[in-house]
Amino acid sequence: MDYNFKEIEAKWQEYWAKNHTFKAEVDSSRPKYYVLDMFPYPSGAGLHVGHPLGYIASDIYSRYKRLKGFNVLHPMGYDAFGLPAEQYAIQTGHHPAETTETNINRYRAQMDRIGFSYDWSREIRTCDPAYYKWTQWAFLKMYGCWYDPDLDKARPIEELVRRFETAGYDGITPEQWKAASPKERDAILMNYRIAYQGVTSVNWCPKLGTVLANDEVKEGLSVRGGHPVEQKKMTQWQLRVSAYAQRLLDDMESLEWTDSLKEMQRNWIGRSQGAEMVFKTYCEDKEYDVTIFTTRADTVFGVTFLVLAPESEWVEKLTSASQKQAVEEYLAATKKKTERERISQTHTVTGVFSGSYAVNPLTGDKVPVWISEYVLSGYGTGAIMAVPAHDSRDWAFAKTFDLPIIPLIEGCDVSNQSFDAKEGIMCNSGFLNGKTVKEAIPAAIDYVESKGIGHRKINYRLRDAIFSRQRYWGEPFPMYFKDGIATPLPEDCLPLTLPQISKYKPTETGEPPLGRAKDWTYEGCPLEKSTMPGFAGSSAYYLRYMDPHNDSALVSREADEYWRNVDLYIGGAEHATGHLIYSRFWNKFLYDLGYVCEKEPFRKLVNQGMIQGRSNFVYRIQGTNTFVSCGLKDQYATTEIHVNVNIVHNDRLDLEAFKAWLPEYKDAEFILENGEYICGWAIEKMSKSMYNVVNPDFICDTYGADTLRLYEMFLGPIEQSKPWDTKGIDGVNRFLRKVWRMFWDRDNYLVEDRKATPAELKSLHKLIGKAATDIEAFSFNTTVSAFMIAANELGELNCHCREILEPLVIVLSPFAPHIAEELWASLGHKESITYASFPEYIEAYTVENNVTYPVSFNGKTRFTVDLAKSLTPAEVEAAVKSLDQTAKYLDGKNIVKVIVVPGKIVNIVLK
RNA sequence: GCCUUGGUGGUGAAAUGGUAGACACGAGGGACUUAAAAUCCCUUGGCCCGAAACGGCCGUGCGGGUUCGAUUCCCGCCCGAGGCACCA
Repeated sequence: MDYNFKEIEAKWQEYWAKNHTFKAEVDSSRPKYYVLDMFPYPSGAGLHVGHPLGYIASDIYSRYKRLKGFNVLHPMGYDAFGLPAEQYAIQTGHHPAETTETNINRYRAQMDRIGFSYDWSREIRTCDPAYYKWTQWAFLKMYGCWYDPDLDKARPIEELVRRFETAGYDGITPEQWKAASPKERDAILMNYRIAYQGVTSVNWCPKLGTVLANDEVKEGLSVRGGHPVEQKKMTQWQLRVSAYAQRLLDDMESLEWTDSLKEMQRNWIGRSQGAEMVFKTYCEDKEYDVTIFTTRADTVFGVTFLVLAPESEWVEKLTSASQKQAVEEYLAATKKKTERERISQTHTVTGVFSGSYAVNPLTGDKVPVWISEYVLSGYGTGAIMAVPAHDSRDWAFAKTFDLPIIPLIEGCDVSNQSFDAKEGIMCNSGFLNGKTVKEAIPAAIDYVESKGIGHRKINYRLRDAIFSRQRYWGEPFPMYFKDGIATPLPEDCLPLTLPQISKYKPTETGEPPLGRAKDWTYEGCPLEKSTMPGFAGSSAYYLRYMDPHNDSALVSREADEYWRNVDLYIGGAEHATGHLIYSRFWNKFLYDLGYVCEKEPFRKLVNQGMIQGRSNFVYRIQGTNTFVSCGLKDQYATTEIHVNVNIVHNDRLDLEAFKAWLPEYKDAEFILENGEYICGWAIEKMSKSMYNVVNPDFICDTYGADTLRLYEMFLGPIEQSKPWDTKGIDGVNRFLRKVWRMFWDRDNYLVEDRKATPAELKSLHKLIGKAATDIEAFSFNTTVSAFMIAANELGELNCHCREILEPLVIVLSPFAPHIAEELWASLGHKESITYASFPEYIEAYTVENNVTYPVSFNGKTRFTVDLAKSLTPAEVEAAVKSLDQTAKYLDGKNIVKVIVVPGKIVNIVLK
C-alpha cells in the first residue's frame, strides 16, 4: 500500500473535527498548559507559507504537551477590525464585515488543511459584538478609575472624589472642589482617569484621515500604507499607560522572553533618572519659574542658555515684544513641517531667541532663553538647561548661534565637539570641583534639594496611548456627551454596536464616518463618533479564549484561576512596542481591580522569524516592450519589474506564460542569453505586490500537510528569518515515505510482534531522548534531523517491530499528525494518538556499547575512560600514561573523562 | 550615533570548552530496470604526498589573548540583519 497523503490527511482532519478531539475543558485533575499564537488579521491575500511557521511550531508544542499529560488550551481567532477592509469599503462600497467574513473563511480553510490542533469551539473575532462588548466594558472600567500613586495601582475614581471632598488632594482643596461646577469637576477628574480625554499633539495622517499611535508610525510614515504623518493638536481619548511604566519595567524580570525583546521594551519605556530644577526667568519686567529636567545636575555651572520646545506653554509668556515677530515666524515654519521632514533634518540646527533671560540658580549668571525644535514638548517639562560643553546637541546649537561654551571637566577639549561621557574630574564648578562625575551628580542634586530649587525625578519616554481613531471599522466608544460632558453608557447597554452607514468616508465637514450614522445618539445626546484603535481588541483576547461564551463576564473566576495566563506565546517581534506593551498594561489594570489573578499575560514568548520571499525581476528597455535577460541588462537603460515567481523556474522565465500573465505583455519581445531569459532576483518581504507569494495550499497539494509541517521546521531555527525555498523539501517527503515503508510494502502489512533487538532499542531511545530535550528547547530543526537518523538506522536494521514502531509513531505525531494517526490506527488502536503518552527515555539502551572504565593514574587521579569500540583496558591505560604532559594540570579531586578513538587519545574532559 | 543580534562547505544548517561540518538539499559515480519513476549504495570543506593507508598540513569574518585544548570564553576591528533615534 502506498503513502496516499491526500486521502489520509482529509480523513483525519474530518475525524478530528467530528470527534472534537482537541476540545479543552477546565479539569482540575490535570495540569494546564496554555499555548497561544498571535491571531492573524485576515487580509485579502490569504495565508502564505510564512504565516504557518509559528502556527506549526505552537501546534507541535501543544501536541507534545498533550502527550506529556497536560490539559492544553490551544485556541485561534481573528483580529478582524482594521484598515484594509475599511479602505476596500471606501473604494467599493462593500461593507467591511462582508470582506472580513470572506477572508476569515479563506483563512480557516487554509489552516484546516495544515492539520492544526486548535479548539475551534473557542474561536473569537474582535469585530463580533459579543466579543467587543468586553473591550468596551474594559474601557468603561478604565474611564471609571484613576491611578493611586500611594497604593501604586488603579482604584475607582470615587476614591479620588472623596479625597477632594475631605482632605483635598494634589493642590485642590475641598473648598475649591465644592465651588467647582460639574463641568469643572469633570475637567479635573479627566487629569486622573486611566482612560481620559485630552488635547495633545498627535500623529495625524491626512491620507488615512486618522490619528495614529507612536508604534503605528515609523520614520514619519504610517506603518500601514506608508503615508506621511504630521503633528496636530487634537482632543483624543487616551489611556494612561505611562502610569504603569515602572511596573511594566519591573515585572519583565520574571518573564521568559528573549533579551533583545526585553531590551526593546526597556528602550521604549525609557526610564531615566535625574532631577527637576527651577530657573527664575525674566521677560521684560515679569518674573516666571521655569522648571527643567536634567540627568546631569552636575553640569549646572556650565549652563549658558535655556531652550524651550516650540509647543511649550512657556513660549508665549517668555517672548518679548521685540522678539515677537521673529518667534512667530519660527513657530509657523516649524508647524508646517511634517514629522518626516523634522526627522530627516535632525542635524540642521534651527532656533530663535525669545528675548527673555533666566538666572542660573547656582552661579547667579544671567543666561538667554531660546526656542528650538530640538527640544521635545512631550518629554520632561518641555524645557531644558543647555550645557554645550557636555551635550552634543547643545554644543551644535551654541556653535550655530555663537553662544558661550564652558568646559567643566579637567583636561577635556570642547573646541571641536562636546564631551558627553560621564567620566572625569569636575572643574569650574564651585563646590563640585575635584569630584568625579559619578560623585558630583548626587552631590549637586542634594545641594539643590536642600536649597528648595529642585528635586529628584524619574522620567519615562513611554507616552500615554492615543485611543481614538477617526474610522468606521472599529469598536464604538460607549460614551455620550450630555451638556458637553463625556458620560459613560450604563453597563447594561453594552455592547454598543456599530451602526450602518451609507458611505465609509469621513463626512464633508471632516467628522469621522460615524458622523453619517442616523440617530447616533443615546437619550437624545450625541454618542462619541470616533472608534477604538486596532490594539483595543487584541489587548485582552487571551483572557476571552479561557471563557469565550460567557455573557456575564470577560472571563469567569473559575476559568481564570484554572488557565491563569499564557504559558507559551508565539508571534513576531514586530509587536514588541505595540501589542505586547498594551496587553501587559491592560492585564495589569484588570489585575489591579481583581478581575484576573496573574500580573503578566505571557510567561514565555518565542518570536518566530519571518519567511521572506524570493522575488524575480525582468528588465524592460525603457520606452519599449522589449525585455532583456539579466546578464545583458547593463548594456541598455532598463526598468526593473517584479515578475510572478510562479512562472519562473530556477530563474529561467517561461516566456509563453509571461506573455499570458498580464495583457500588457501580450506582445512582449525578448533579448535572450544562450537561448534563455534569465531573471534577476532578490530576497524581500513576501507580499502580493512583489508577486513572490508562495501559497501553502500548493505545497499541501503536491507534498501533503505533513511534509509542509516538517519542512518548515527543518528549514532552520524557528527564531531566524529566512527566504522560502522549496529545494530540500524532497528530503523530508522521502523521510515520511521511509517511515511508511516500515509498516507497509506494496501489498503487505509488515509489522511483526516480536522482541526488539538491542540495536533497535538503541536507535529508538536515542530518538526519544533527543526529541524530548529538543522539543522543550524549541529546537525543532534538530528534532527533525533526529527522526531522519532514526529512520535511516532502523531502515538499515530492516526493523518492522511493533515494540519499536509504536513509540516511534507517538514521538512523530506532533510533527506529522496525519500519517501518525493512520499508522497508529493500523497498529490496532481505536482512539486518536492524541490520547497516547509520550514514551519514556531509557538511557541504558543508548550507552550499552560504551563501557565506562575507571583507571588510576599516579596513584591519585581517577580517570573515567569512555571506551570506544575495540580498545582493551590495557591499551587505554597505556594511552593515558602517555599523557604526562597534560596530566600534571589535573589534581586528585577532578574526575577526568578521556575520549578515546581507536588507536589514539584525542582529548581530555575535566568534569 | 546607541542597543540587540548574527558571520561555519556549492546551499539550508549541526556542534555552547573536548574527533568541526551531524542531518538534509544539490552535484558526481554506481546498482536494480527494456526504459522511466521509485528505491538502494559510494564520493562530496580545501590543499599536499602516495600504490595504498586507520598519511600530513590548513580551515568556523579579521587580529590578538586565556586554556593541555576555542566555532564556543575575553579584548580590539570588519561586515550583515533588526530595533531606537534630537528623550536632555
